[in-house]
Amino acid sequence: MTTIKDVAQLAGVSVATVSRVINDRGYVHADTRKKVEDAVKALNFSPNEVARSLYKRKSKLIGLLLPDITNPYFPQLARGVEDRMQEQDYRLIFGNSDEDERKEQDYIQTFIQNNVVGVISSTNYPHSSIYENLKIPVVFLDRTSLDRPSVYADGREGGRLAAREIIKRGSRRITVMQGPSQIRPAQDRFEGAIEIIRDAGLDYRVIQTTSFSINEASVWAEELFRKYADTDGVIASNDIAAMAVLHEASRIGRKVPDDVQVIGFDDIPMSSLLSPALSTIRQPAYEMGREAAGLLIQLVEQAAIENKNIQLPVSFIERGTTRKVRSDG
Amino acid sequence: MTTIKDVAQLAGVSVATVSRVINDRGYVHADTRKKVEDAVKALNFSPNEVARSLYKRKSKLIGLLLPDITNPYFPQLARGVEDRMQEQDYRLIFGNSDEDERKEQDYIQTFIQNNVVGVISSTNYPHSSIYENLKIPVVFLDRTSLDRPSVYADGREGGRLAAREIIKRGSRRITVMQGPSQIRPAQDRFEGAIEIIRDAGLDYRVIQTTSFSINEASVWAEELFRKYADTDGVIASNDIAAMAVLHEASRIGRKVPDDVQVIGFDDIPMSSLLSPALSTIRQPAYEMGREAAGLLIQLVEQAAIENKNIQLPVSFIERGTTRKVRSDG
DNA sequence: TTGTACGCGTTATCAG
DNA sequence: CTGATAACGCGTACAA
Repeated sequence: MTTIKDVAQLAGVSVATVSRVINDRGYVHADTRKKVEDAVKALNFSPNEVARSLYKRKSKLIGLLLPDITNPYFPQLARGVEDRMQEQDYRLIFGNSDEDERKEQDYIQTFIQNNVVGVISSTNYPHSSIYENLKIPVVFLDRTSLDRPSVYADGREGGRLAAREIIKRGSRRITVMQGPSQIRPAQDRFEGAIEIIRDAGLDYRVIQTTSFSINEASVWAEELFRKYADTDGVIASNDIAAMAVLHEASRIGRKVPDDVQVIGFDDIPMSSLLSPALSTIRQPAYEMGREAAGLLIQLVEQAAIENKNIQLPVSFIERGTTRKVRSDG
Repeated sequence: MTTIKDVAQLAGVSVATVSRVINDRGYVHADTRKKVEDAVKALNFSPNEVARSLYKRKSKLIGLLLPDITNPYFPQLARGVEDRMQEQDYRLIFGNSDEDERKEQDYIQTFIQNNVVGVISSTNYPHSSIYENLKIPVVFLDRTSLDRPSVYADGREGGRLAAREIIKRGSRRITVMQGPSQIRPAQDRFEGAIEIIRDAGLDYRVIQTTSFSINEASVWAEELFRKYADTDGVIASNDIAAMAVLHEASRIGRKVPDDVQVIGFDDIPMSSLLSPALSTIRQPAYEMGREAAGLLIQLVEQAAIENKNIQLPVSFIERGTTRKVRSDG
C-alpha cells in the first residue's frame, strides 16, 4: 500500500505539503504542487479513508437499513439512495433488518463503529431507543415520522385514490387488503381507502395481512376469494399481493377486470408486464430514495437542526386490471 | 463517543488491559477482567472499528458489486451474501456497477480505500486489470472464471434442460432469446439450448437481446412475435424476458401454453405468481450468494491460495407455461 | 510557502 | 499478570 509518506519522499517534500495538495487546502507553490501531483500519479496514490476517518472522526460512509431487499419494492429505494450518494462520493454500508428490532439494533451499532456519518432506515420502530440516542442524523425512508426527518409517499391519498378509481369504474363490493398493522404507510393506505368507500355509502370487506412476503401473499389471496366470493373489486396492500390476487382469480376462473377489478400499490417494475397489466397506485420509489439521500446529505453537511419531512405524491397508473371508465362518469 | 481510555480510567487499569479483555487475548486476572467488563457495560463501550482497521490494516468490511439491484434476480444473490456475511460479523459496502467498467473501477478503488478485506463481484470483466492487480481476494458471483474463484450456476446445462423439456412437450419451431453477448452465463445458456435443439434435428430462431433491462424486454418480445410469428416455443434469456413474452403473447392473442410454450430462466420470486405461472429453469440464487460469501470468508481468513470454483445445479421448475408431458414420452 | 510534531482509538511489543 | 509506548496513515496547529 502506498502512503502519503511515499508520495512525500518521491516528491521531495513533507507529508504536510502532500496533504495540502490532495485536499486543496492552504498555500502551496505551483511548482511544488506539480511535483506532488506527479508523485501521486506515479505511485497511483489514493488516500487511506480509514486513517482519514479516524482523524476526522467522520467518514464518507452512510448506513442503509432496509427490511428485505428481496421484496421488489426496496431495490428501487436502495437504488435511488445509492445513485444520489454516489454523486457526492458517499458509500453505503447495507443491511437487511427483516423488520426485527434486534437486528436493526445490531446493524446500527456496527454502523456507528464504522464511523458512518448518517443512516437511512426504513424501520417500523422510528421511536425506538435505537434512534432516540443516535448522535448522527437519521432519515426515515418510506416511513412516516413527524418529529424526525423522513421521506415517504402520501399513503392516505394513495388509498383514497385507489378507492375512488375502483368505485368510479363500477366496483361495489370491495375488499381491501390491510397490510401489516405495524407498518404505518400500509395503515395510511388502508384508512384512505375505507374513508372513501364509506363516504360513497358502500360497505367493504377486509383481509388482514401480516407481512409483505411473497410466499404468504398466495395464502391471503385464497382466503380473500374464499371468504368474500362475491367481491367485485380488490384494493391490494401492494403489487405483490395484487399479483397473488390476479393469480388466484385466474385459477378459480374469475375474469379480471370484468368480474373483479384489482388495484395494486407501489408500481414495481414488473407490474406493467403482467397479463393483464396491473393497474396500481404508483409510489415514486426511486425518487424517494434519492430524496432521502439528498436530505441526509444536507443534514450531514450542514448540520441543519430543522427537522424536515418530505412527502411525495402518488398517482394512479391505469392499466389492464381495471375497466375503462364510462364516459358519463 | 466513549473510547478505550474512558473504560480504562473507570476500571482503574491501563488501556492495554482493556484491550486484552475485549479481545480475550493474553493473561488477565479474573478480578481485573470483572472490573473491566463492568466498566465496558457501564459506559456502553464498543470498540472503534476504524481505529482497529487502521492498525491492523484490515477490516470486517467486504465490498459487494452487483450490476443493478433493481433487476429482481440480484437481490436474491445479495441477500444470500449478506446473510452469510452477517453470521461471521462481516459487513457489506455495496455498489451498483451498471455493467460499466469505469464504475466498477471507481467502486473497487473506494472499497480498497476503506480497507475491505475482500470483494464479491458480479462483473462482466473478470479479466480486467481492475481485478488482476487486486491484492485482496475476489470471488466472482454468477460469472464463470476458471482461473479465479467463482460461484455460478450451470448455465449450459440449464440451456440444455430448457430445450429438452420444451421439445419433450411438443414445441418444434423454437425461438431462443440470446442474452447479452458479454455475459458469459447468458451465452452458456444459449449454447446449451441450441446444442439440444440441433441434436433433435430441429432448427431454431434467435432473438438477440443486449441487456436484462425490464423496459427493453417488451421491445424484444414484440420483435420476437413479429419476426417469428409461427414460433411455438420460446426459451427466454431470463424470467423478465419471459414475462414480457407472456405479456406480448396475451396481447396478440396467442394462447400459452397451447399455442406457444415459454420457459424462463432464474426463477425469480414472482414467477410463481404469474398467470399462468412461469415454467422456468431455476438458479439457486440465494444459495449462490451464500456460497460466494462462504468462499470469500475462507479466502480471507485462511489465505488459501487454491483457486476454487463452485458450480451449482439448475433445475426445471414445471409450472403453467409449458404443457403437461405426454405419458408416452 | 513549507516542515515538524502531535493526536485520532486501537493493538502489539516489551519491560516490569 | 499488567502498564507504557510505538505504531497504523492522515490532517492540522504551530513554528520556521
